[in-house]
Parts: sequence; C-alpha cells; structure tokens
Amino acid sequence: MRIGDIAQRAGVSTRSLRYYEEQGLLSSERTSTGQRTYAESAVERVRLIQQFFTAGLPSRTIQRVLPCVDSGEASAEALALLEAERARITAAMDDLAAARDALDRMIHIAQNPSAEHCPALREPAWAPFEGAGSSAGAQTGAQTGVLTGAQT
Amino acid sequence: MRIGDIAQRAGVSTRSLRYYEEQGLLSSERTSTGQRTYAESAVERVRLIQQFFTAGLPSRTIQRVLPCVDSGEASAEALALLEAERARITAAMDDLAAARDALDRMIHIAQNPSAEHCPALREPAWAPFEGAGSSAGAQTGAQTGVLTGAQT
DNA sequence: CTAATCCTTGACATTGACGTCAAGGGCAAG
DNA sequence: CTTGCCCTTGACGTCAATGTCAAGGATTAG
Repeated sequence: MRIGDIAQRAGVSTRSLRYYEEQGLLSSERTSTGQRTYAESAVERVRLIQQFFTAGLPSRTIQRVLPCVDSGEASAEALALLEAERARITAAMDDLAAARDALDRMIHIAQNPSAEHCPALREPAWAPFEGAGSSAGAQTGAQTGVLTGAQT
Repeated sequence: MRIGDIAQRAGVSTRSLRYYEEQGLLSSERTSTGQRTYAESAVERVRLIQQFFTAGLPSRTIQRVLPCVDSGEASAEALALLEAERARITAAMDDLAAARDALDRMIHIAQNPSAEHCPALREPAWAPFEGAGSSAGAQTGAQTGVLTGAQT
C-alpha cells in the first residue's frame, strides 16, 4: 500500500499522512527508492489518529498516547496522561453542553416570543446561573446595523 | 467601567475585548477622549461570547447569533442558523464521546494487562467497530524508538 | 522509450483568536 | 508639572493542522 491508497482508504490527504509521520504518529517502510509503504493496519491507525485530532488532542499528546496503543500497556505517567486527557475531553463536553443549552434558550425564546423574555424587562433568559448583582444595568442598546454580513 | 475593569471581571484580556468589538460582538461607548466605556451588562455578554468561542463557534457565526439575544427574537434564517449550530455542537459532542471511549479502552487495557488484549493476537481492542476484513494483517511491527520525545 | 500518474522533499500560505510590542495620549496623585 | 498607570491604534507574531506550489524522481501502461 502506497501513500495514496492509505489516504483514500482512511479519508485523509497524503499531506496529512506525511505530517503524521513527521510528528512521529505514523511509521512507514520505504522502498529502495524512498517511497513510503504501509501495512493494512495503517488505515485503522490513521482513523484513530483522526479521532484524537477531532477530539482536540494536539499532535504532541497523541504522540505520547499512541505508544500505549502499540504496547498495550502504559507507564504510570502515561496512564496519568490518558486520564488527564479524558478529563479534558469531559470538560470540553461540558462546555459544549453549556453552549448548546444557551442556544436552546435562544431557540426557545425565538419560537415563543413574549414580553416575559424581553431582556430589557428581566434577567436576560440566556444568561448563565450566576445572576446575583447585575440589576443596575442601564441597557442603552447601541445596536446599529453593524451585524449585517454578506457571504454565500 | 473601563476596558480593564471589564477584562478583569469577565476574565479575559483587554486584547480580546478589543477584538470582540472589532468583530462586531461587543459595543462600547467612548469618552470624549476616545476611551472605551462599558455598562455592567457587558460582563455577562462577554461571558456568553466566551461560551460560544469555547464551543467552537467562529466569530462570524457568533456575530449573527448575538442579535437574537439582543432582540429576543430570530428571523427564519437566524433560527436555522441557531439550529445548525446546535447540530454542530451535538456532532462535536459525539466526536468527543468517541475519543473519550477510545481513551477509556486504552486506560482499561493499561490497567488490566493481559494477553487477550495484545494487539498482535487479536483485533486491537481500541479499534472502532468496523472490524470486518483486516484479518490478513502481516503485522511487521516496525515500532522503533521514534515515539520517544523529551519535554519538560 | 515515452507519456501519464504517482511519489519525494521543501517551503510558503492559510485560518482564527489571540499575544505582544511600539509610540503616543489620558488622568489621578504628589 | 511630573510620575505612573491605564488607555488608544496599528501591526506583526504565534500555534496547529493542512493546502498548495515547485522541481524532480519512480512506476506503470502502451
């Protein structure tokens, strides 16, 4: 399997594959003339790498995580790293959930327009739950037409 | 409230606040000498903006979402945008969950080392669920020492 | 052999939310 | 008025994964 095959099978660009190799995430053998050769298993590996990239792990972290995959075991510090990343992902999911809820509140307000939701009358309904001392707001509402943007 | 106060209260840099303004996400009044002045409510707004940034929304999208907050209502297309972003966030959460599960599998293997999990013997336990035709793998195991990286 | 297609390395471009530095003005305390 | 801190605009730097272009070698079909 040459690089183009792997790229197609794993759904990534050849550029990415060379980058992964450059980062020490993916290994390849070379033909006598220098062309990269991969085993079938590389496809799975690339998919795993992609999964981590999608999850926001930087290449340096993936680089330290993958050896655990290869060896099937992890040192104490590697295990700590795994768990730290797990925690980071969990936190990221919480952040996403919070933003999703904020959007949900907006969607709800947009679908049920009523005076009760007017931000000028009460605590803005989209606000987080820290509402404690912001009652003195002099909402001057300087919204002009700045927000109009035109693109495809 | 001048820009430094808002920055401190909202936990962001003054640079970020100017950037938000530049992107049309945050408005400010100016003193006669050009210094920015904010209402208390700006703190909440900045936190909301941050929440969206954390969720991965690009500034252009936030720029089109925030008017819904201000007006308390959304046009049809704005509502579609809100729902599209909600879907994107949901998808991102799914990706994160998948990566978290992959990490969990690694952690589990790392904590329960046994031959059954050895990737050389069977389907790598961390692999996704597409295991179908990779049985012919001639696992040459060319793992050398490429993955060793030294930092901090 | 030759053309077509794939591969190689190298290097520069991109996108986005900032950091950071520069040069200068505002403002309160002494 | 001077010191010191905060503010202004402008512009360039950063990081990370990837796109893209360039110049040339490798492979393969004819």
